Amino acid sequence: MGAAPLHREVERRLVEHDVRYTRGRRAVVDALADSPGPRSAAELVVTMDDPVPLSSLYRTLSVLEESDVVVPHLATKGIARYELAEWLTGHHHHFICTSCGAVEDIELTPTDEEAVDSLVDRIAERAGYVPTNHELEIAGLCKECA
Amino acid sequence: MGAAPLHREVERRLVEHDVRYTRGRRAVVDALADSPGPRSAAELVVTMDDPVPLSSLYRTLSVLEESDVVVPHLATKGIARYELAEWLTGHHHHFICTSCGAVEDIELTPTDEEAVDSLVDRIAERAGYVPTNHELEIAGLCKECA
DNA sequence: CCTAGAATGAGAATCGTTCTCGTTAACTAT
DNA sequence: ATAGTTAACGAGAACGATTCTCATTCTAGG
Repeated sequence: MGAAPLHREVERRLVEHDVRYTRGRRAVVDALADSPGPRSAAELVVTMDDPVPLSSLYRTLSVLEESDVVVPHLATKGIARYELAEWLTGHHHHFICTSCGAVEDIELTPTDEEAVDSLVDRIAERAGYVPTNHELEIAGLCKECA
Repeated sequence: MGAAPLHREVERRLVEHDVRYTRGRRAVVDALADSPGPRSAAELVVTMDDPVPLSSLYRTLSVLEESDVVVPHLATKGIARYELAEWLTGHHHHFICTSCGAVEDIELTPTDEEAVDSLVDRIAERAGYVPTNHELEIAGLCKECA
């Protein structure tokens, strides 16, 4: 999704929730859109053109989360990382490096994603659940740490 | 696994790592074995017969984690919850109910687990990672909430 | 352009977790 | 069993990520 349509979608969603789509919030959405994976507040600050105070950044992330524009990713102990919600970026999975703590997105091939989907459906049906979402998290060593 | 064999297995593992299986560590393992799900440090304290200081409890959990006797579960923002490791309780995945928030273990059939394993290996190899662990989290509605 | 209410920035406060250090308990060899 | 050595423990301080407070600054609507 390009930047303009992204902002249009996000603005529509925020207006629905009676909050403004301000410059600071746009900047956070841009920073997340540029990230190849979930990013913590501290990580976001360094990637942004003009730095935002952490207190504002946390509040912005909280507002965006309430409107389901971003979702928190909590796999790394002690820090919350955020990414744009799936309805904005599409479905993907995560890889977590057990050595350096980096978190990266993993795109599956359509074939693999189909395999995961059917597996999830089968598993959930057998257990009596109604699945609405799923995520495969792979932990291990990233290229740098291997 | 009963309490006695559990303690025997844990002790063997700890001794391999040159750490002692003391009374306090036994108490934490017992508390986790009695828990129907992952427990945070604060939650563990209240369930234990004689309360352990938090500083000791955190150190104990850290020691147990280093020896792979317990693993952290980080689904709740800002709090780490621990459970006994898979080699003690069996490999499982998690289902999270989006309605009531319940977290339940999911056991896969050997066939399905093999399918997940090979899928994980294939995905990780393509991305250049060395996978050591994985978890499939399925979100949706549990039996009660469906 | 004015105004009311929302958003922001700076810093203090909070909360989970980790660190420090003096004390206590657990193995080892006698 | 006892003493000596060293790991483990307890208490509290310290730390880091996040949240809160409140005075100031934007923003949308009139």
